[in-house]
Amino acid sequence: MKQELQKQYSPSSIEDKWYRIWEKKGYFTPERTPGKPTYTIVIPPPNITGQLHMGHALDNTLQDILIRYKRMSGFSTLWLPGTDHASIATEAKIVEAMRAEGTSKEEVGREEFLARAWDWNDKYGNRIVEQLKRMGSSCDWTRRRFTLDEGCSHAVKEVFLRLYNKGLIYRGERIINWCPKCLTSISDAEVEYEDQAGSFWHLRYPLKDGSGYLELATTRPETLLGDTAVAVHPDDERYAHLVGKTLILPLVGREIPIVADEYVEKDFGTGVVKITPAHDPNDFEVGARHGLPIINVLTDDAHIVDDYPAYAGMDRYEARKAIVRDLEACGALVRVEDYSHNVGTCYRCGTTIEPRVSLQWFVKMQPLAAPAIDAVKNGDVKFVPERFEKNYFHWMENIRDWCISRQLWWGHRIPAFYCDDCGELVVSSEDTATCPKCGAQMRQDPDTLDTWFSSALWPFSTLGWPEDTEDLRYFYPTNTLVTGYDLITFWVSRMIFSGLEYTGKAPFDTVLIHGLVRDAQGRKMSKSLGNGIDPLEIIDKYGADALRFALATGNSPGNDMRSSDEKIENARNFTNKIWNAARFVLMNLDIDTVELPATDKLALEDKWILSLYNRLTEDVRANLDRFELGIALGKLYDFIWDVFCDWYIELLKPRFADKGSETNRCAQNVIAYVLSGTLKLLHPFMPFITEEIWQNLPHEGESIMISNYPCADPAFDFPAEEKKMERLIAAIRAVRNRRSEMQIPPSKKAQLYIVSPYADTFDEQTAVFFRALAYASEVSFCEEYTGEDAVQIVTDAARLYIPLAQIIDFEKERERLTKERDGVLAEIARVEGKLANENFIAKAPEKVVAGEREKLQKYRDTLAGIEQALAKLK
RNA sequence: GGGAGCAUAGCUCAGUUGGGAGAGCAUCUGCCUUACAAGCAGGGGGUCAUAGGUUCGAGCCCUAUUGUUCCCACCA
Repeated sequence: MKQELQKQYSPSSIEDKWYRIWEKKGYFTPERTPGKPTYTIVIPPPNITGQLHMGHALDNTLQDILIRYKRMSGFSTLWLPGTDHASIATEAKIVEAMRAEGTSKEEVGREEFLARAWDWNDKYGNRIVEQLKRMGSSCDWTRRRFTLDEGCSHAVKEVFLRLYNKGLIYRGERIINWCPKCLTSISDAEVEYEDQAGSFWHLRYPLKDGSGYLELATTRPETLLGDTAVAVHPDDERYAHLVGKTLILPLVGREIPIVADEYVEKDFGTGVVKITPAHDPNDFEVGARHGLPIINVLTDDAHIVDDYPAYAGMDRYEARKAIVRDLEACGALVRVEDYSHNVGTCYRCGTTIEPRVSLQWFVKMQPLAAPAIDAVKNGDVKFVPERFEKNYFHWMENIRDWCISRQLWWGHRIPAFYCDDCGELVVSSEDTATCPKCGAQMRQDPDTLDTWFSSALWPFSTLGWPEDTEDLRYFYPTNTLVTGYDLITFWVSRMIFSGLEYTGKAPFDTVLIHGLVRDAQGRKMSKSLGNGIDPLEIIDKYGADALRFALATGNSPGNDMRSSDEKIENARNFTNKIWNAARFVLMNLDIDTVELPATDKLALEDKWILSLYNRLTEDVRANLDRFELGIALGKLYDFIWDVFCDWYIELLKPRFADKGSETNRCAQNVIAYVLSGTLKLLHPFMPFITEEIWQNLPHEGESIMISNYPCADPAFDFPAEEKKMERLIAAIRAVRNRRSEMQIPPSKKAQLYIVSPYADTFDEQTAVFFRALAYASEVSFCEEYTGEDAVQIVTDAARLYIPLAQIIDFEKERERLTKERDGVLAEIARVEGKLANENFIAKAPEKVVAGEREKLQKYRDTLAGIEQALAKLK
């Protein structure tokens, strides 16, 4: 069982091994044990085009911590993985690849294109999965799903049908966001706005009756071709007399009316707006209110249509130049000013979107949003941190109908069929349809659904919905949904209303939100900046545990974090620290099983470490239950490094030197017990190293990942021993501190005399600590120190003397002690002031008051010690 | 225009229910002390952005201000 460990931790040699064993043993796959509590997370499915980046790494680290914690806490635990077909992103990549080959999707046709897309999925869909495995993610791969697989497709059709039959899905001609490069509609959420420098062209349109001109300004002169009116505010006295009159549209010669509409801001520009219903969402609304014609002047790829021969075939920017030139020539251009405005761009390709009137499918959102708002308001779904509920409410309360049709091929094809003969429309889950009216073969809608339409069903489509499967009954609703704040509107909100509408239940009870991982300068990681840190490189170099530690430590929900080399190196150093602590323990272990000795056999330091370990257990569990993963990990770090390594191991060294003794056996059992328990506490955060060490320690069971997560045990509460160790540690520190200040080299051991009223703390038993940790050659206890001149060290519990008369500078000593005394006096004054305050005594909790009294006593004891030390100097 | 976050040591950030300001890195001093130099022991360094308020008590709660980042809206 026991083997010699290497001096430096080498993750690469063990990570793959353990992951294979865990997966082979089936630890990731839960049993559906009736009556057992369940805990379920569905993974945010990564895109099949994706490569693991730091965002995935963070997201999956947090999920794996929760999953492993719950699994070890007795839950039937399912982490359900899968991938997303990511219609627009994947299609864009394939189109790009085809262009490089000199072909196009139109050329090869739909069938061939889809074959290529599936090939793509076969080739790259696994890549991200393999990368998630390298992180240690304990997903149940036997349940792996894909948003475009048979089951998910079935769910999508079912939902479409239900919503259509309920009248919540409709087809209509609306103005939508159009990407002229991807050649598809996109939803409002998929538009990103950015500030762009542009111009503001002031134009004048002549009145038909020749009585003058109306001046207006525009940022998009090329849309003039589609103007069907000019609008002013109804209360604007400047133009009141003109409302109802007719203008002649320059260059085009079309007669257009002047209308009055509240949408116009009187104080902006000239207070006159040209109205282009086909190419601006607001103008579209105005047009609808006034019954204006809609004139489309742009093609799919944003070129001017043939109706305007002077500009036909020009793209929108060429046309802009040409039209401005022509306007100037005919005197319609008044002036041009520089103007910076927000422009909508496609979130996938960055192309400026073109608002466009077109026939699309929509989901009516209002009826779906209302219950989804309630679910969060009444606490069925909680956001962590809570403030993100505001984002959610704001989005949901102002929601607009969701454009779900996409002019793409890679995705769920819209299950609607048209009869070209009689115009009949049928929505059906079958693959073909014949017209119920005239019996003709119907044509399926060529469009596919927004990729988020299937993602919205992910928490239940993956469990078998709409069938009433055992998995669905057992694991649904799921528990925690872990994702970044950037996905609240895209995904989280849609899952909530979908779950409520189709399953009658909220799909999860908690949404744990995390921030973005930024680079060391706080910039977003992006391909174009080239500042991305590749998590796989970090795993290769430092190990998955180090990466996970770096991401989880100091991470607080909802806040962005930075990733830097220092952070990762620190994480690596921590893994090495654990490794070496374990190495030390193993070197000193000759027991085969661990059994804690009876309480009365335990040494002071054993009770102390057990007491602190016990509190750690309680704290870590509490923090994990509250999703304070960073805090939990911080406590583990502090315990392992500062308590376990720096003190407990050091305190045990004398006992380990005493081979074969009873106290040695006792020490072995306690340290093995505490180390083993601490590894369990740490396992969800750092699964590989904890497994490797745990397997080398005496242990029961096959794997740490299926062992029980430690619980606090009231039997291990030893407050008296904690106090004693605190006094000893304070004294040891004080000696070290003094010696360091006086530049006494560690090699110069010295006699140490201790005067203390705490005879049960400073005694022959604990003298060894001063020899091992405070450079004492010999330790003597006395009622009062009466020897030669000595270095004097004062704590609240003891006075310690190091007789090194030859190196003492009495003047300096006096100065130091006086300074110390002043400091203590100030503290005493402060605490006395507090305790003299009747309000404080009356209103502060007893515990706090008692704490202050205790402090005061300690300060007074310290003061007394310092006074005596000063007296000795005279 | 609306909303939110952040502002704490030189740098990057934690700080749980309000109860004596913390970590890592950097820096300085001394140590290769038999697990670890990827380490050990010690030191220096902070008016917790500013101004008010609530409270016996505020880094934490409230109000305002400044700076900064983000989200939403889109005034052509």
